[in-house]
Amino acid sequence: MLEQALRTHFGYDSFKPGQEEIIEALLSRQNVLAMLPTGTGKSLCYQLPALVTEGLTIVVSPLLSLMEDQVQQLRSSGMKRVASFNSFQTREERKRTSSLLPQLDLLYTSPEMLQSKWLLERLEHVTVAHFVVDEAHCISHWGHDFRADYLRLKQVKKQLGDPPCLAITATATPRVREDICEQLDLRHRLDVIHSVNRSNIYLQVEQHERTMAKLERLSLLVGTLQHPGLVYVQSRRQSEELASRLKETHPHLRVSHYHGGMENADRLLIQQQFMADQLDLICCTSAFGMGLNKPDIRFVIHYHYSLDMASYIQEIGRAGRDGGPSLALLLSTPEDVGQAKAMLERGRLQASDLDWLLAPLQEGEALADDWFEQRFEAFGAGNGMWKSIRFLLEQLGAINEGVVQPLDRYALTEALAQKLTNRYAEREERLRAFLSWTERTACRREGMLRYFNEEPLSQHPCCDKCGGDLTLFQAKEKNHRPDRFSWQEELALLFGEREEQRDGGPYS
DNA sequence: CGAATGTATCCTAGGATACATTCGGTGCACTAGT
Repeated sequence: MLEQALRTHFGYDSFKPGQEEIIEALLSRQNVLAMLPTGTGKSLCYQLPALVTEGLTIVVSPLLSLMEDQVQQLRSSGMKRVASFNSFQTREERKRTSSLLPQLDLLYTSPEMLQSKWLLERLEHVTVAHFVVDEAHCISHWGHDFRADYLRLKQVKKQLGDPPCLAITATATPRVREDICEQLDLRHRLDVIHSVNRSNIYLQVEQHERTMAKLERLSLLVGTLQHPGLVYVQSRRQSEELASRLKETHPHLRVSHYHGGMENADRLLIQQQFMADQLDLICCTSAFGMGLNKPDIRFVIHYHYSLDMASYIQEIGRAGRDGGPSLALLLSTPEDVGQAKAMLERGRLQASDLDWLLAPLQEGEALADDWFEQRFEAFGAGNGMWKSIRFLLEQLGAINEGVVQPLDRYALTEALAQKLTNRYAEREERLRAFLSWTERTACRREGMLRYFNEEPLSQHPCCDKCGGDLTLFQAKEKNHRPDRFSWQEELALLFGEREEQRDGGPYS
């Protein structure tokens, strides 16, 4: 019966590993925590149930671009009872969508939008069949820092009658999985956890003495490796500078940059050019890549340290979706350690800062919606930190329905400082663990898998510690056919002459 | 931690130098005036 639906709605004959299990659990009204490797059809796990069940499936997605992509994709394949609800749409469009709710199968929206009373009231009059959190690791990675509305999803879910919930992601450490379940209150659930290992990605770390040497190494690699590829850097400015530098030194390469400070239109353009094979290389910050579904990325180079193993795996996991041999390389210098640590320190609040920030709170005062935002701006702390503090204060009972409760100021600051201290300590521990992985003398894959509580496995080629050679990834054979060759055969094929220089093309 | 920017000081006056300060990533939603 499920296969029938799979065939009629999606045109596939059989399920990929994990899919059927997840779908059956959802249909029997069970909660599910799922970790499936990228490219194994995660979205089908909730799209199919949404189509065969009465009621609305709500999908919480972290990025507007992802929502719009998915909706467009579904619509173009004939599924019309699908919509998104976010700030991308006009007020009128949103009104229209809300009036159509009872007839919809799928609604994509953001955690922030689900805080809108207006929307919630309308959702309460609809039968919600499933509550889905896509890219669920964001709950843990972003929820505690600058998107606190991720932590309010538990309440939203409850308000919607506690429908069966699916939290799905490609990469979550055991600790993050625990956090996801806690934040979504996922009890009595099925866990479908597949390995994070990507056997076609070769792992290497190189320590260089000086920045100059690191840059020269990068330049050399970029000129010889098979494309397309990504270079992850620490800052926005660096992504721009590095891109323009590489453009100069490698005029035949089509290079661009990408970061969160760019105009939406530019970001979209770069992403589309990359997808359409009009770019060979993108120098980017961590803003680039989520939801990116390009199958043939051949290398991901880190020009700085990631702040934790999970982020690193997310980023390198964008390589080799086609199963073809791909390279994950981290280039570092001793001074990069300090910069990574500084990144964590940034915006760290001390007890005295909390004293200042909370000083004006008066018992019984009804706070304006933007009170925290204003206060944090006056303090000089940008982005969404205020959301996190406000959330914690609500949790501690200091604020209820926007009204300041009777408070023991000293005890409150203490409790808050303690929570923040714990959070900072966790982040430091995650960075420490990642740094020690980069300094490993034994197999890197083994270290990575152990971090995910997985049993190590041996494979060849594996990583620089197991003996390997980057010449294997040098450009030459253009038409590799991953479906027809094993990993070993591919590598054998890769041995040979370099790819000819190609013509320039349209690039920014 | 280190790179970039800002400020003070030198003293035939604007350009060099030294020291101090700031900043560095990830996204949603929204305003108000056209």
